[in-house]
Amino acid sequence: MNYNECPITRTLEVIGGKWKPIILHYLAECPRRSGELARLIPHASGKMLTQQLRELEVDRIVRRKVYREVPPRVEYSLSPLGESLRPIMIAMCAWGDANPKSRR
Amino acid sequence: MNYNECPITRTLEVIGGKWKPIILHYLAECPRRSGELARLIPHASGKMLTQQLRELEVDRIVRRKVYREVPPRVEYSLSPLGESLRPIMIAMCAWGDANPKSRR
DNA sequence: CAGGATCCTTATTGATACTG
DNA sequence: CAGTATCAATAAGGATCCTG
Repeated sequence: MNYNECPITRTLEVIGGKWKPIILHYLAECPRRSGELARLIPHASGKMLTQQLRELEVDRIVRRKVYREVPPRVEYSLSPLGESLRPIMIAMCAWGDANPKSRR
Repeated sequence: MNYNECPITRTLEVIGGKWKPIILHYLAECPRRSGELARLIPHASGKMLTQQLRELEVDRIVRRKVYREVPPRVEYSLSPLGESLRPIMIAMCAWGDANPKSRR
């Protein structure tokens, strides 16, 4: 994962993971529980989701809040740094909306 | 590469490749030759670069122009559809500039 | 120079079983 | 429920050789 030195490189280090933009998209809507994200992103295995969430946590993009209850409840949300990624998410969503798959 | 149905998914299909955002970043500056891109993105092997360029070409993001000369010359540039990705590239560059690696 | 084809080595990922 | 650990399958990647 060692790219070169153009500025986009830094951004890709943080949101370049396979599922990270999608996770961030759903967290940008509202805080979400683990199982909730798993249901929203069914193509990613649970292992992948927790792995990507851990990396986002390490990069201070995502905040992880554990409620000490039984059964356990964990809620993920965007940190302020994560919020600063919103313009990117918005631009990506806008392009996806404007250019659906059907285009040939 | 089968994600789910949020709009970002479509965008990721097109620019989600490991080297695609960086390639697009350099093509957004100006048209580039193959060897030029290889020098700009030294961490990607030639095989990877051509592979990613082919996919971008198939998705009509990038235009490939062959000059029938000896030695051969091939120039890549953004198509109009590729140009429409600019806002995403700009947002990603801006974030990378504002949040360099040194941040802890 | 650009890039296709091949072989082979690593990295990612998925499935399963298990813990607090 | 949320998450870890392990192992097997698969995909991505690099090195090399070759062609127009």
